[in-house]
Amino acid sequence: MPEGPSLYILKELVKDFTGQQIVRADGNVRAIDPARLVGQQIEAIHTWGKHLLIETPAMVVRVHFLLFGTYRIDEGREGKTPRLSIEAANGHVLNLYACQVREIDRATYAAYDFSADVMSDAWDPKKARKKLRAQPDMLACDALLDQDIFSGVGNIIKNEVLFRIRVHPLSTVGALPAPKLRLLVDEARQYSFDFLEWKRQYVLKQHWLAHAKRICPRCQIPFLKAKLGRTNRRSFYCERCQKRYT
DNA sequence: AGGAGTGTTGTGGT
DNA sequence: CACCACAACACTCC
Repeated sequence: MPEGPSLYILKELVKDFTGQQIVRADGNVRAIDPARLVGQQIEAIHTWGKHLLIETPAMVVRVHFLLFGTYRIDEGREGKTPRLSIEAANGHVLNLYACQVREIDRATYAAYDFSADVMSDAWDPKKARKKLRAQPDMLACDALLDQDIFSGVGNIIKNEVLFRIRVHPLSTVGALPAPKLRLLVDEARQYSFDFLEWKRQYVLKQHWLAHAKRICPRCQIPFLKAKLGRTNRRSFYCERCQKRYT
């Protein structure tokens, strides 16, 4: 579930909840009292990267699906209790499972910077490049996973982007030639929208060129697989095709 | 059956 | 204080 494009799909699916009154809210959530949502009107539902934000007059709820979170709309999962279940006055039901639910304060809500969200209309590649230039020692594999720079990018997108632009995950951001840095930023968004379309068609996995792959599709030599960087996440990469800039 | 993984946060040590 | 390593959380699939 977790990467940005999946949240984008969810945002579309919950459009009908906006403006609705919440007539029931419950679940096994501990961090908030769902009863506080009952009677509230849903003023807006936004996504920011991997966050789902539900705004009501009384509280703003932030949902993060982490690694295992799922959702169902207008149905439940057999034998599973939702973390949070919300029923709207129009009869639609949003069930959220195995996710992290938090209340955020108004100031935090107001401070969300949508120009950092690769899926957002407000996405600002220039700002992203500026943030990258400010951290020249950062590794390319860590940079793509930095949610303050590329909100919504996850490990799959990371691996696919680096393969597409032929950059080794251990390259430092500061060593990338300007056109490569630009490409990194542009492909982070472009691949995210490709991901979105493939996800919609249920053909995402078959389009992976690097992630979880064993052989480089360009030169046929084995991929290297290693947990790299500060983030220590799986990287799949080709030592021949992907240049290491240092 | 055990382990790994589309993710993040908190804690405790150096 | 900065940086780290690691645990915790929670679920499905191989």
